[in-house]
Amino acid sequence: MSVLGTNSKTALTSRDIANLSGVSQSTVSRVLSGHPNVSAKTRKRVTEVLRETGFVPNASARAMRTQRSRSIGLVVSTPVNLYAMEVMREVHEHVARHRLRLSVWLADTDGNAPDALQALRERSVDGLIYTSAVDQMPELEADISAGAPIVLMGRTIRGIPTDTVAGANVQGGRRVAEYLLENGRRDVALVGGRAFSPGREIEQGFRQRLESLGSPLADNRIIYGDLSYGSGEHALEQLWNGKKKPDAIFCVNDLVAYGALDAARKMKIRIPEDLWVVGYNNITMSEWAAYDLTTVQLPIAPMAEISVELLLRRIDGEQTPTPKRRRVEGALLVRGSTAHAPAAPSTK
Amino acid sequence: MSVLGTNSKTALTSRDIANLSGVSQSTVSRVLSGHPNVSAKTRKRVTEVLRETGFVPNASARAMRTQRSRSIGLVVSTPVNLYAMEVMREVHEHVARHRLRLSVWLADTDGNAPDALQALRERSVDGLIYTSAVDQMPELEADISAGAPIVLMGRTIRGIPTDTVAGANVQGGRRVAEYLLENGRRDVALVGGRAFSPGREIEQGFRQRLESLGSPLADNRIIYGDLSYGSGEHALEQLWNGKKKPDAIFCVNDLVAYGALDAARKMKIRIPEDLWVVGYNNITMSEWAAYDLTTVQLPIAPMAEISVELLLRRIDGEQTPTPKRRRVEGALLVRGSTAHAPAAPSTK
DNA sequence: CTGAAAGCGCTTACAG
DNA sequence: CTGAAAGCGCTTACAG
Repeated sequence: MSVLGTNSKTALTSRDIANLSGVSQSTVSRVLSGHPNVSAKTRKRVTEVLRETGFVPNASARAMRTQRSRSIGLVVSTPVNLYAMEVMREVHEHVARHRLRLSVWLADTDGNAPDALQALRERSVDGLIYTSAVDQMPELEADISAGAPIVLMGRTIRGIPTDTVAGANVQGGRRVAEYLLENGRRDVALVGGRAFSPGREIEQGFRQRLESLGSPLADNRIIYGDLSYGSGEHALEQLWNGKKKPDAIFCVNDLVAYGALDAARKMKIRIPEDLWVVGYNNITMSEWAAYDLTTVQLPIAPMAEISVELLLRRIDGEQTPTPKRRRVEGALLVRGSTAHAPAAPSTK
Repeated sequence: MSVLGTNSKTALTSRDIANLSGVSQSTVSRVLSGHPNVSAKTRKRVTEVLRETGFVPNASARAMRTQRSRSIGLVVSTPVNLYAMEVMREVHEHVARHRLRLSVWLADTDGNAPDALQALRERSVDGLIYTSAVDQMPELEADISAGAPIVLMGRTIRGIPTDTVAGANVQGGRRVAEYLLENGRRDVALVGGRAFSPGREIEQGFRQRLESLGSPLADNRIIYGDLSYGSGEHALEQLWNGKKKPDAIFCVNDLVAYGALDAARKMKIRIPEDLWVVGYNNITMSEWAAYDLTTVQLPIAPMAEISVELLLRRIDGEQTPTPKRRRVEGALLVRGSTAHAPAAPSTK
């Protein structure tokens, strides 16, 4: 079964198969690739030898000839990030469907992953999906401008001409503003982050809609952080230290909301009686009873699918005058962190 | 800066650099690899051209010549798995330290990842770290027996001669048994899983120690599941439906414990007053106030480091008569899910 | 110290 | 339908 031999030293080549089958190496290659110009009889004989030996062609040799590694890279951000895990799962699925391999780089805290760009340059991967880009990444921008096959997923960079697949975040922020005001919230706060594009977009939609509904967000009702769990804890403590407490907090991602909810738990703030909390992304844990978080769904599966499709087209050399920018909408899911009784109980 | 040219069509080769520098292609190669046989003057001239052009050598060509892809593969299991994310982070770090790339495969629910083995056979990766192996994986076992460079991390397979790096699970199970009995628990239950080796080992240590302390585990005090969040919920409900309730539940991983804790939350069972819950692994979330879970630490960082080291040695052809089997110990961390007051409050 | 040359293992025109 | 040959872009003896 295994082709690795007793010692990894004995790897077969297509020439060995040729000798064993009594045909030329070219013919073996044709059989392997399913090329039509092979007689049924020859094909059968070679196929038999292939099966017996368990031969597997060498990927580097193929890559060198074809100029394709059949591998793509994914850059995800680093900390305990359940969002990243779900992104990986979905991207992996679509990549595997195209019979490609997936290499992964964990970006540093600034969202940077120079090794991934290096791998692209040395042709170890055919393209990259970036899920952690921030503004001001000169290296990345230079490669993109030079036509490198890179897709941004869930992130945008101002003024950079790449294909982008992201959530409809402005709209998501708007939707939350409407929901909170329509349900009687009078003093809402935002826990955001300016370093990442989704954070900025959500904030924009949220602010605009609050304003248009006549309840503009006061300056002391916005707290910016690094979008970590700890930043959510910290934001809640800070808001609760003021003399007037907000009656709702909107966190621009679920992880931050968990931090806020856990801080509330420690401070004996009752959810949702004393305070409503809303998140963004709807990662799996948000459904769990510990958080039971009202949140805006970020449809990762379709985003992953579209990202892979766009990337493959770029790799195949499709030239588009203007980069494609797709936005994927998600619904607001109401759960126990805002409704007085859970509106969407876990029915698992 | 970018070497990708305007159109990805213009990738330079070392021959181009040779022409631009007025030396042979061999010399360019020597400069790139830092070979000593290059005069200072020549080296300087070539280095300058290299810098100006931003040349990056082609990885496939190098791999073909050197028979090394400089890439290793990691197989992790699929569902919402924070453990997997932490494993990835640590392995990625050590892999990057050795200037290697990391390819990732998400295994199916049975822990299988045929694509990873295929990548190894076609030499796309130099070796694999498996974190999701179960017994009965004929393909994997065949390749291992044939000498393929594969390390099992956090898993063992009976009778298979590979390097293995795992937690000291029998000991961990023992430790929990002692802790519970020494702290007055009289009726403890185990939520386990037989499909995975850590589950079996933890169970073994736990049972043995309970027995040696005079409180053997009754048959109706063991519930087996698939080690998912849902299996924890389900186990708790089942245990609580009996006429006599246990006063402590030991879950063989943290994710299962979260399920149990959330089921308890819904059923208004007070933790720890009515029930103690203990987990295993100590993933990041276990420290969060929502769960505040007493658990046995699984030291992923050292496990990842050792796994990478062992794998690289195997790849470098080190022949060991007997496979190396390392066990890494972790401490029991007492938190609020068992102590009446948290013994180790989050001091963040 | 330097260059010409072989060769890693494939794919793919080209000739028959 | 089949084979001999070129060539992908490197590394590394080998000869000088």
